[in-house]
Order: sequence, then structure tokens, then C-alpha cells
Amino acid sequence: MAETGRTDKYHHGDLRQTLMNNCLKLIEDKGVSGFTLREVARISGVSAAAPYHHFRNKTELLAAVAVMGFKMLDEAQRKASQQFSNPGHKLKALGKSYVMFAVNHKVYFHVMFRANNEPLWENAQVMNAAKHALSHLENTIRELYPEAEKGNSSHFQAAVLTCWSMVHGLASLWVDGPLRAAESGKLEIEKLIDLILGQAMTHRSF
Amino acid sequence: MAETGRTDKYHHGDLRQTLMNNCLKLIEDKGVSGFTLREVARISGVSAAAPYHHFRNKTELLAAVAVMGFKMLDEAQRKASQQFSNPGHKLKALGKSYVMFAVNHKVYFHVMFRANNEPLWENAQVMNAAKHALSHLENTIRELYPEAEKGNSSHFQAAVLTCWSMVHGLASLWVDGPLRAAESGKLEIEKLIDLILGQAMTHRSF
DNA sequence: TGTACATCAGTGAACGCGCGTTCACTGATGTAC
DNA sequence: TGTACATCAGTGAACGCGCGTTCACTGATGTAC
Repeated sequence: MAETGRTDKYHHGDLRQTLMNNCLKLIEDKGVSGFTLREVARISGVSAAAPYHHFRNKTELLAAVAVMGFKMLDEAQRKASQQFSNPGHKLKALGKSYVMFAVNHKVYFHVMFRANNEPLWENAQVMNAAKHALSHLENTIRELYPEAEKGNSSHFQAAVLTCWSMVHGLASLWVDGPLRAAESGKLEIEKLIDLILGQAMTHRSF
Repeated sequence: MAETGRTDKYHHGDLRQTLMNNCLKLIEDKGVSGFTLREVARISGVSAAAPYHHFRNKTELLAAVAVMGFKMLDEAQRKASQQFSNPGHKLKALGKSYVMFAVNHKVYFHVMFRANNEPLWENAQVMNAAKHALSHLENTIRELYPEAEKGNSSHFQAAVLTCWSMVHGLASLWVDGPLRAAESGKLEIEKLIDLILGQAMTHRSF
């Protein structure tokens, strides 16, 4: 009773987290555009005004979700890069983990990169979390091509961006639908990733 | 007078096209989420009910814009591939034209790939236009590696997808903000594209 | 251990608003004879 | 060349609706003495 009765407590306990979770659920159903603060409050079992004790406004809730997403991605990337010491294998593992993050956390990915009009990228916390998540890729490319950075830093940047584009593109095409809608449903996504990253990141010469 | 007075005619003349143009303008300002049919009508100088004589509903207006976008992309890709007969050069030109399309037509790109919750990909006309736009890339890869398709069709699919991911990722990172927000403003986008496509598509071995 | 009090995290009603869509309508246009 | 009429493409008012946010409030919780 004391346990299950938690819901009818006046104070919620962890409303902040609950709001974030339900925000994700809602976006999963209705897309970023269809998501409303009032409905998040409603399905969290709380009045429409309650969220304002935890987030200054709607955008700040989205930003908090984005930060959370980047932290999860950061963690996934960290784990992936620890699996190997060989930087080539590392790079491949990072790529796969990036795409699998998007596939397994479609909604986070949407909020992180598709919060169309919300200027999340002007939010310092979001920017920071994103930079951390990206740093693994950068570091690994630095390991792979130590001379690239010294010789010509724009080549280093380009190498990073090439890899990032590659995996981000694959993730985007999957998450946004064209890939799932197209004929390529024949291949399962995970095999596809291996095939592509195998092609793109093993036999390549930067 | 007869010329400029066009606007105060009862019949608009080309309302359908006007609505599509103003739809794009609006999305440019407010994002796909912020766009409303009523406001499109308003800035087109027409009553809120008028658009319903040209589009069944809001989604159909968006779909029409997406189709238009894919046709423009198709045309750009066609021109790019005609510049060269060497398939390697063709491929590079196609890649550059894809990214430049996104950069120069940010809003179209958004509608085409980011119409978050509108199920545009279930619309047959959209799918069809998209397939056409993508066919140039496919054909060129077929030219480049004629044996790939015959030997193992999944390798062919993977090669297409690798290229598509690459350019789509670069386009996405630019259009969605992270690339512009990050430090890489140092390099102008066009140089960046050349650098990256040079790395990725010339020295590569599928 | 009890009490006074500050603070926290809820409530419910209200604000002003614009939305998508439908409806019966009417003015403009094109066509057949 | 003129007229009757169908059709097209607008209008304006109304529908029901839910939104984000603010406000004064109150119940619950934690802390100092």
C-alpha cells in the first residue's frame, strides 16, 4: 500500500524524470511537432501548471531531453571505444555504436537533431553534451592519423567530418524513414551497418 | 495597372503555386512545426478556406512541396551526371550536387526529409519523385562497378547506401545545425565538400 | 519530542490565442448554341 | 454577337478545440530551536 500508493501522494517524488520520459513517449507517437506540454502533464497525472516547477518552459524540457540523449550517446561511444585498442577497430566500433544508438533510440535522436525550430543548439548545455559525445570519434581519428592533425588541420577536420557524415547519414536515413520505406528492408539494419562500415572504414585511405 | 492590379482580382490566377511558395517561406521562418495553413493563406492574401480548393488538407500541401523538392533534386542530379562521362567523376559531381542542393534549398530539404510526423513517405507521389532523384546515384554506381550488382546484389545496395549516407549525412549535419554551430565554420561549406568528397569518393575502393 | 516556520511542489481556474476544417454563399469565368 | 448556364475559385462566419503560460492558492516536507 505504502509502495503502490506512491501515485496518490501530493508530492510526486520524481516528476522531473517522469516528465522527460513521457515527453519521449509522446514524441514517439506524435512527432516533435505534435508534442505539447499540457499532454505531457496530463499523462504524467499532474496539472498543466506543475511542469513549470521543473522547467522554465516547453523548450527547456526538450533541451533537457536532448542533453540526456547526448549523455547516453557519450556513454555508448565510450564503451564502444574501450572494446578495442587498435584504432581502426575502434573507429568501426564507434561508427556502429553511433548508428545503433539512433536505431535503438529513435526518439532521442529526433530530439537531439530534429528539434526543428527549437534553438537547442544555442543552449550551452546541449552544445557541451554534444561535444563530449563527439570527442570519442575525434580522439580515435587522432590516434589513427597522428600526422594528419599536425600537417594540415583542415585534413583532420575533414577526416572527422567524413566519418561523422557517414554514420550520421546512415542513422538519418533510417530514422527519417526513407531507408525503411525503400526496398532495402531486405537487409536487416545491423547487417547493413556491418557491411557498410566494413566497406567504408576498413579499406579506406584518408 | 492591368498588370499590377492582378492581386485584386477575385480569382487569384495561380494560388496553388503561391501557397506552395509561401509555405516554404513560412517554414524557413518558423520550422515545419511552426507552420500553419491559416498563416499560409493569410500571407497569400486569401481567406483561410481558400487553400482547400487546391489541397485536400495541410498534409497534402506539404506533400506537394516535397514532390516539387524531389523534382528539383532530380533535375540537379541529372545535370551533374551529364557533366562527365567518366563514372568516377560523375559520382563525385552527384555527391556535390546533392549536398549543394541541401545547402541552397535548406527548406525543401527539411520538408523532404524532416516532415516529422506527416507520413509523407506513404504518399505514392512523394515516393516516386524520391526514387527518381536517387536513380542517378544508383545508375552511376552500376556503371562504376558493373560486376558488383551481378556478383552480390547486397554489395551493390551497400555501395549505393554508403554513398547516399555520406552525402546525406553531410547535408543533414549542415541543415540541422550542428555543423554550422560547431567550430567548422572556419572552412566554407563548398571547400569542405570538395575536401571530403575528394577523400571519400576518389581514393576509395568498394 | 514538539512546535513554529520557511520552502517546496503541487492545484485549479483563468488569460488570450490561433488552429484545421466545414458550410452555405457568391462573384468570375468558360462554353454551347 | 449575345445569352443561358455550369463550373470554378473565391468569401466570411462559425464549429469545437487545445494550446502555453500565469496566478493566487494550499498541502506536504524539512529544519532550527
